[in-house]
Amino acid sequence: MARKTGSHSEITGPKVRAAALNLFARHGFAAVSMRQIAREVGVQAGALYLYTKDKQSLLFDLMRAHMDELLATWSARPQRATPLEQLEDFARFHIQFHLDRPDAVFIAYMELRNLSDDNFAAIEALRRQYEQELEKILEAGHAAGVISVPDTRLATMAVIAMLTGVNTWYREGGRLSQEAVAGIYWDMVRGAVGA
Amino acid sequence: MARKTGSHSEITGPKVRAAALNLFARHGFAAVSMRQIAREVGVQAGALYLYTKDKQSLLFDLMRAHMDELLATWSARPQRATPLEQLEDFARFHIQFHLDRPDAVFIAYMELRNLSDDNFAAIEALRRQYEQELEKILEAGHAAGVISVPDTRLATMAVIAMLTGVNTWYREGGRLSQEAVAGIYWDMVRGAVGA
DNA sequence: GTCTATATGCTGATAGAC
DNA sequence: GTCTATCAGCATATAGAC
Repeated sequence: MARKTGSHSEITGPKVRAAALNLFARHGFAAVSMRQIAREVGVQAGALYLYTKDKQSLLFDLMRAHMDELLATWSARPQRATPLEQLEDFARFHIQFHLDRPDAVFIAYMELRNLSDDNFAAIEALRRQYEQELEKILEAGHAAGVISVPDTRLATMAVIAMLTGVNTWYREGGRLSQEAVAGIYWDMVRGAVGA
Repeated sequence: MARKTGSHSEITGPKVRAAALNLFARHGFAAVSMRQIAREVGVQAGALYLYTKDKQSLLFDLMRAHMDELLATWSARPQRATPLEQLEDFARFHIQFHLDRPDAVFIAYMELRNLSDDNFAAIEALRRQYEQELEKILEAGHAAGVISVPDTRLATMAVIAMLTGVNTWYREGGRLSQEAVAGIYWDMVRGAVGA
């Protein structure tokens, strides 16, 4: 039987992270107080410290969880055979994954400067790892002669920036579905890398 | 003769804006205190209010000045004849202008949520105006049959995101000059819009 | 034009009662 | 597990001396 009061660590913990994610995305890490988070969760400020060491850890945990999920979800996908198929999969996956998590994406990009040095290095390493998933595909495509880019590193950064940019303007219920947007962007990616 | 002490409004005002620009870019608007800005300038915190109404106005003035300069500089350039030439000019201009002002660009993208509602609307209108400069070019190219995009609005957003992304990785003194980077990105833009 | 002094309120984090 | 009470410090902004 679930208790009505008393032990709530299994439910309050996730609620704290969800509230922090939402508030950090809306107002920015530095502008959000622990009291605001507590109010959103429905507990007193002091109670938050049962679920997080401090405010910095709260931010870091959110960002690491996001990057871990990004890498794990990509790696778990079935991999198609040719570099061009893999590039298409990457483009569609990137757009869908990022549109599904606008708050986490926003935080992952905007709050890097609010991480401590150690935490920043850890997140940057994960981001690097993700970029290299795309760079590997572009290099394979280049070696196979099916794409044509003067610089795979620059092409990697250009493609990721272009795809992530969808998050800045896409709104649910607009004139285009996620799939339609992904299709159009895949066309533009293919053109950009000369495929 | 210039006075050594006393009236400094012509020099202190710009120094306040320069210090705020630098600190906001490094730490974020919400994380920077008026005392920090004052320390950087070399005055007491109270003296800042001779040069700005409040902290919000300081942020807004920086962002509006940046957007005004962006639009004015683009408009002042000699305009070439064909849509493809104009698109190349836009790509090269965008990269150069943004790489020359990393702090202002960073603030213009990251601190939108810290603007009051009215100030946000004003900055968004200027941003819209700049996007439409590119959209006009893409529409002209589409009408002339020299580019091929399924959706000019999406292509506009994709190209701008791709070009602005250079600011996230470019470092002075790296392996590529600004001109080399601009050349490579122009190739990718051309490919993305099917030119 | 710049200073000191101050108002009013919020900050992150901890201690200890229940 | 959550609460109240509290610490020590910093926030923005203003008033008034010089």
